[in-house]
Amino acid sequence: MSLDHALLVSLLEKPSSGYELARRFDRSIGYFWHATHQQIYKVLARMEEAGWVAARVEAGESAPDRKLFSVSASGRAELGRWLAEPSDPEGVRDALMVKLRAAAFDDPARLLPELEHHRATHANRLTAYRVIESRDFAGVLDRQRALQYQVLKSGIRFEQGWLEWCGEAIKLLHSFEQEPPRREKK
Amino acid sequence: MSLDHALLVSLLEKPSSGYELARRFDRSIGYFWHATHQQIYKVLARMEEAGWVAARVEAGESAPDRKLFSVSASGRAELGRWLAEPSDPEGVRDALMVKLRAAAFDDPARLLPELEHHRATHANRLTAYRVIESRDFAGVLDRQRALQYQVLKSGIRFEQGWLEWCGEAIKLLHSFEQEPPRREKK
DNA sequence: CCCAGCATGTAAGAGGTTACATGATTGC
DNA sequence: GCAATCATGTAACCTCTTACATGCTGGG
Repeated sequence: MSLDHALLVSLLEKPSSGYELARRFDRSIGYFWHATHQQIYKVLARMEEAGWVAARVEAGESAPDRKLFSVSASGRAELGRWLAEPSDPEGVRDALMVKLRAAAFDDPARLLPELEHHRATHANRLTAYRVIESRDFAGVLDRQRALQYQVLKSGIRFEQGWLEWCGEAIKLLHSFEQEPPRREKK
Repeated sequence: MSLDHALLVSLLEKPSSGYELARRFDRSIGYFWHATHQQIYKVLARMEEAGWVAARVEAGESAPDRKLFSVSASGRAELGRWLAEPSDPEGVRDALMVKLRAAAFDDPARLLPELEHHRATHANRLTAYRVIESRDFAGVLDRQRALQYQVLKSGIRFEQGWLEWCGEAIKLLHSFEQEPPRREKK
């Protein structure tokens, strides 16, 4: 799996505690890979045992103690190994697509709120990405930033795609409204 | 979860055996929801016990017996319930994005074969979708077909997006090649 | 005083993957 | 004879989600 590798990359970009990682996975990193704190702590423990990361406890005076993790040489090696390992593009698995097909056997209009909700969510994400884009990726970028930007660009591209698609789907469902429903409810 | 619901929709579209469903999930349906036969048999067994589907054994003379599943009234009701249930857009989880960020800590050129492979895969999928599009969705469509087409359109849109993005990413990695590598290998 | 946030975990259960297992038929 | 396809499953393992558990600090 590659939550391991996502964490290694995150730790290379900035050594952090599990809690910090979890927060980053709720925000920037979470835009391309999601994980909960429970998962993160477990994987960190496993990687520490494997020697991929090393922990240094930092005593907090007014704050709780935190375990700062950094990537070891062997962790870096593992990441390099994984990088060269070929893999296939991930398959889609989207419940909304199933719902659209399911709508053919019910009143399609019942899907409208769901589609509006999706459209709003994608619009919000796109806005968030645009903010990050102009805040972090304006001007000349070094190699690392350029690669991060390319990742962000995929997010922007796909949110735009979703947005347009949701609009299309909503229009399609509205076009059904004049016709008689295939199956009456109530 | 919604493999249950994906199977219900599939069975509404056409009553089938587990084996048939598995094959369809390798092809058309698999483009928006993937499942293996092991999963499918397990879920079918569970749904049969729950009364959502009913099985009728069809004895084959020269072929093995097959259990034909159809959706019951309670299965239909469950699908309707799920349809109205609100849900959030699914989060992205793409290993390639992690690899791109990881490439900043290695020789980025090592990612090129992977990106080319992804580009080729997405190009193939797009071609497959286009074939389905002109074969099954040309001309005037009834409600069910129109909804299925809308699902296919999301696939087309996203494969196109991936294709363009892969091209961008490959160009970016090539632009690094003139510069000295951050970390020499061999 | 209570709630939000910091910080670290355990445990149970659902879902998903990979490997194994069986047995028949059709085509080369 | 052998491999591929049809057809149905079981078992072990890993991952992921959800709920629970603990303890400390700062602000209203």
